Amino acid sequence: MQRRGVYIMRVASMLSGMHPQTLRKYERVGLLAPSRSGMLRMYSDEDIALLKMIKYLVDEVGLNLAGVDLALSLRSRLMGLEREIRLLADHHPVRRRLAKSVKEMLAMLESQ
Amino acid sequence: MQRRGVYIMRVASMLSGMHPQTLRKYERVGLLAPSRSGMLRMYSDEDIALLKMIKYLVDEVGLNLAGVDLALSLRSRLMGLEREIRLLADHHPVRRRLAKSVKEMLAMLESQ
DNA sequence: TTGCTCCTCACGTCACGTGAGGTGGC
DNA sequence: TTGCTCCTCACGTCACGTGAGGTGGC
Repeated sequence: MQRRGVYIMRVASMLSGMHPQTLRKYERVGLLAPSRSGMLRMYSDEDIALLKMIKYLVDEVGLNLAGVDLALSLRSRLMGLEREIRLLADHHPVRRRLAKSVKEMLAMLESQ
Repeated sequence: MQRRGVYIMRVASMLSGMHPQTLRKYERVGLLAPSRSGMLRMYSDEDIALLKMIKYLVDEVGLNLAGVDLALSLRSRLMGLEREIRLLADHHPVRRRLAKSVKEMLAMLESQ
């Protein structure tokens, strides 16, 4: 995925299915930080993916923005935990179970 | 802690610092299930502890009830993960780090 | 009887999404 | 100029907490 900003706001709005004002609001409360080209916001594919995740958490899970913030923090920590578990010996008897638990928790924060 | 219900609603309301109607609402949406003595709700010490945790998540973290529901689910899964990590050999090099990560995540869902 | 419970209905408040209105620079 | 952006202000809607009102059984 592109890391650099490539989409102008109108395109980001279409791709994410969110109102432009909603994008500005999410930025104001600190949920995402698109890069800028001069005054204009530029959204990367990563930003779009994040917006879709937020949309899922709000529309489907029913979280408010405080909940989204918590869910995103926990998600990034769970992904860190996933990496740490991979450091265990390949066939360690507990590794599989730990990995499965973490995967299930991540699934609670993601669509499908 | 007592598992059985011991407190009548007015007492549970005082102990948890929540309005009686709020307690009924939380029960209606499935956040807790106090036992009954006839028609009357009976709240255990566990129920009170749960109510205090919900109050913290709502008042301090700012979650709505969907967020509380998610937080409580994740919390119980994290506590399960904590138990699984204890199954690792006492001085396993990764164990400490895993335990620390989980503890930090739990701290995000609890007061202080 | 008294003080509690039970329930439902309804209001006030706040978070949130969206719209409008006026601006300026590719 | 056109179509976009920028911003702020304000409204509508919904979730949520709380209050009132009428009930019934320890």
